[in-house]
Amino acid sequence: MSQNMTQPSPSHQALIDQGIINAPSSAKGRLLQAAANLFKEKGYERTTVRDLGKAVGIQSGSLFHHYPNKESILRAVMEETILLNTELMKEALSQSDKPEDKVLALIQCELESVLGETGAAMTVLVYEWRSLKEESQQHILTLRGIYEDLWISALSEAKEAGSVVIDPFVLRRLLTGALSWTVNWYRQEGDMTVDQLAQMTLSLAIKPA
Amino acid sequence: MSQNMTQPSPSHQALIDQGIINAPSSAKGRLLQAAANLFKEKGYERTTVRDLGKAVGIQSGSLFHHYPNKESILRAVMEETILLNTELMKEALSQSDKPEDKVLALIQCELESVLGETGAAMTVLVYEWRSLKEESQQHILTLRGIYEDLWISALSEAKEAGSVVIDPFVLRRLLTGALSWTVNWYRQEGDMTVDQLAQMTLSLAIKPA
DNA sequence: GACTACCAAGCAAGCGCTTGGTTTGTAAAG
DNA sequence: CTTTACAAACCAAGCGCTTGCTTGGTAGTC
Repeated sequence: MSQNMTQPSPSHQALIDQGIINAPSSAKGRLLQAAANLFKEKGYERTTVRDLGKAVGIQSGSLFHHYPNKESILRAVMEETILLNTELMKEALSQSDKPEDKVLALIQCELESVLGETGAAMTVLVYEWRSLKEESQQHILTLRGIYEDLWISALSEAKEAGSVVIDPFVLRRLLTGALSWTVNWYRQEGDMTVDQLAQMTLSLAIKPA
Repeated sequence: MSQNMTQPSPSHQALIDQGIINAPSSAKGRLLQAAANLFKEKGYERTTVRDLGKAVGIQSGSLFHHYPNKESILRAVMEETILLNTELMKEALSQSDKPEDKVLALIQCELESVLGETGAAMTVLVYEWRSLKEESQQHILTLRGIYEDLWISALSEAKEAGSVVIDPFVLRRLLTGALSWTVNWYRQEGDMTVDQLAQMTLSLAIKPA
């Protein structure tokens, strides 16, 4: 398939250096990327360990040298993508000042996560959590909590500034659905850029002061 | 379990009388209801025919007296719920006049579909279509097209009236995500009614004229 | 010479679905 | 009112296949 030529962002590289997530070029990294794509396209349950093995060019049994079972592969996909995107969001937030700018930055960031390179993993994170066993669900939920807190504080600031009228928690949840759903219809090839889509979404979320 | 005491709406009864959908009290109807619940909770793939049999109190093999295979059960769940909800939306639309009222009616209707009695089936319709084979996907897509047309015309009217600012197609897709996602967080027991949630969503979609 | 990464083969369990036969509901025939 | 006929609804058993995962062994590397 096509090789990824883009450089990882500073935040991304930092997480790799700390050993928190696997480099995309490593054996584990390529497995997780392939797994994310398969899980997104076919769903976790319909993806067999033989599919996973074929995608990275090894026997299905060899997968269990890297991960103890299939579920832990799903868990790793989810864990890495939520950790990475939390960092990316922090980075984006640090470059914004006004509440409305912060909200736009978050919308842009989440859209890029969902529609860009990490899109497959993000989609899996959103739609396949039922396939995790209880313990793993709790673990992912904790990590997601940190991510969601960033959203809630930005939206709360915007509400205090008067540009958001409804409850920030409700707004965030409506936005979660709206943004994650884009994966089912938005196409890069079309004549609407991701930034334009982010602007449109912002126009729904906030009213000009 | 608890018995459903509410009367089906006129539109619902009409579809039953025409033989288009199964009565909830019939054998097939109870199977489809149980299937919708299981498919929603565990996902289609994780639900076995033995689960389905147990849920309606028959042997798994006996299911195939009613449906030729497992996939056709999923297809029937989807087909019935999209047909029913299209009728319910038409009914709701006929009682509205102004464009903004129509949009509110559609939002209320879809929220009630997703969060009410047909909620399980609606969730399955939205999240499990990958599990249908190509042919069935096309069939459901056609039925969904009729449903979506109702939305697009209402939003287009609202745009011409000046209360919607972004492209109706984009708005509809953002709303699709936002509304269907409610199933993952909204709880009837909370202190926000479905109507209140509908009003909040409306306040995002349209700006007061 | 120990360690990592892998292969080749296959096992036990669970899957969707089939089969042959039994019960149950219904309605005409006696 | 009973008997007979028949189809629809269901059961008990299990077949053939796929699944996630295990096992015992091998090639390459430091």
